[in-house]
Amino acid sequence: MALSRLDSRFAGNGRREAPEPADCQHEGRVGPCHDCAARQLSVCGVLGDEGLRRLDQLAEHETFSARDILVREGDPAVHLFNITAGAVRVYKLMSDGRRQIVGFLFPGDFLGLATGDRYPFSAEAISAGTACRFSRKSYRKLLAELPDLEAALLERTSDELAAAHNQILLLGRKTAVERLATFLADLAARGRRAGGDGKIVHLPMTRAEIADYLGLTTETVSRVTTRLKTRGVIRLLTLHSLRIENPRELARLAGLDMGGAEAGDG
Amino acid sequence: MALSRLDSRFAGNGRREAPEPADCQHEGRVGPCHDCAARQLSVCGVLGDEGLRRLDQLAEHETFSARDILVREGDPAVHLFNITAGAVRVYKLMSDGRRQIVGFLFPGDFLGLATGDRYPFSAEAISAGTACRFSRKSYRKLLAELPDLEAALLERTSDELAAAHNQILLLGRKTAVERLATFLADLAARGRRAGGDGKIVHLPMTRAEIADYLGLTTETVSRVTTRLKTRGVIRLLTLHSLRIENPRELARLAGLDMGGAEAGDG
DNA sequence: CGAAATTTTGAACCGTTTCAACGGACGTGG
DNA sequence: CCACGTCCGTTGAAACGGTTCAAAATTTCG
Repeated sequence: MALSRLDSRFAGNGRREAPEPADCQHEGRVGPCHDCAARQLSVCGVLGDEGLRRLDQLAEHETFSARDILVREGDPAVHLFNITAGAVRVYKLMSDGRRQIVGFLFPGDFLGLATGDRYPFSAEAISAGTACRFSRKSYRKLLAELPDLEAALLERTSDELAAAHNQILLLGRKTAVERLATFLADLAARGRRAGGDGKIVHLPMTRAEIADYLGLTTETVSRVTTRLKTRGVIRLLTLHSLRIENPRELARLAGLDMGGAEAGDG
Repeated sequence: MALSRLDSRFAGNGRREAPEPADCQHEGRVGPCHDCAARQLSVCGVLGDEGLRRLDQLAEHETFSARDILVREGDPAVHLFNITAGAVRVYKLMSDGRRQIVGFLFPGDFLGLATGDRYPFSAEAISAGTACRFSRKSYRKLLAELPDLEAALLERTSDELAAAHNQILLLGRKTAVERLATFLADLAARGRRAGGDGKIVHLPMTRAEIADYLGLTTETVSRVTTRLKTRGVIRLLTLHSLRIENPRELARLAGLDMGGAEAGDG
């Protein structure tokens, strides 16, 4: 019911307004596949020229359009993706249509990296974009020859696991305001890591998608957004981008543990 | 507030009624550390005698008592544990005392395997038990020499990630009945994997701990348990063990996706 | 055995959901 | 260029599931 465009699989069928991937300028190595393999793995350092070349050979550069389905829950996990442009949502469905989005992917993120024989989730493009696609099989074979790469992936998977635990805390114990505040603070931090100022947050997803990520309803997301706006914590620039006016208050509302002592605001 | 016995750190101070770990009988190799290193990793096959011996040298066998704290959130992640007996809860706290249990550990489970520089959660023993403790540093060094072992750990971490995603679905979208049913079904499946019949489920944790795992309150867990009992789905043997009388109904209540068609009950 | 902790049950309360209606943005076609 | 339909977002009112508060029953443990 909920899945639209089930037929438009992620093949070579994406040909619309796909943004071009940012080039990787590390140490003179430039190009889309160096970009996805090296820079985004944060392993430019550990991979030699030989390793990079091998990775390039395995990669297929693909474009996708909004609503293209990249992987479907239960399908054999044959591919591994590195998103280089656009946004993707990763989700699970219950038989009666209830949906839980387990994560959003942005440039630099992996899809299908740590998984068993079959994908345990589905992934659908939110916007048009690009990705490097690898065969998991050959990728694993390459991994066996590049232990440093494997260690980097283990670390990356650890980060994913920690993020999942944070989401479990959010869904299990936080209020609606805390959830949205956490979400916005996380997006801001991400934007900062990607080189932004951490004040302007872009929201490529719909309110319904935010709701399905935060375990809420569209209406509650809308109401809470309004409340944050009224309190002067955020300011909506458009429906899909906002500015954080009061980062400290946002962090406070997010219930950031702050370790114990510092940042006592009152 | 919520942390009791913060002082009783996990050193050599556990000396009470610790059950002895089950021996590993794989291919004639017997002993506590073979047990934790090899059998529980499910890598008896991939590790040669040499690898097993090396692992043994790294392991310290430890006992713990109920309420001993094994790791604390924010502490440097210097150790890695393999639980060989007893039960452990892994949890995160918010500054105001709200607690979210992110998982329960039973014999065979790892603690601190996939983590960064610092533990992103705390872990406290629910009951007395034993564990193999490794230094993460030397463990990682050994991993570098045993690529098969590293691959096995990556797979294990993938399973953990998939379990976390299931918990996210549970917390984000399931009702109280579905949550408890899912929890019991999971414990039953786990018991089956450990050699049990999958009908008798042991609950070493309190109702409050179940509640903090399922994102509910103690009262709700109690009420829902009563409802399942009244409906004849389960039968309480003691407060901490029960028998699943109607596994099909339990699975239905758990909202098991069942892929799409079969098991249509009505 | 007695005190403390845990579990169960009841009743009132509340945050979020549900249901419903409205408004705005966008794309299509006249 | 505007009319129209659709999708998305916002807002309001009522309903509900789970929480909170309170107290009794049961279990655990010193």
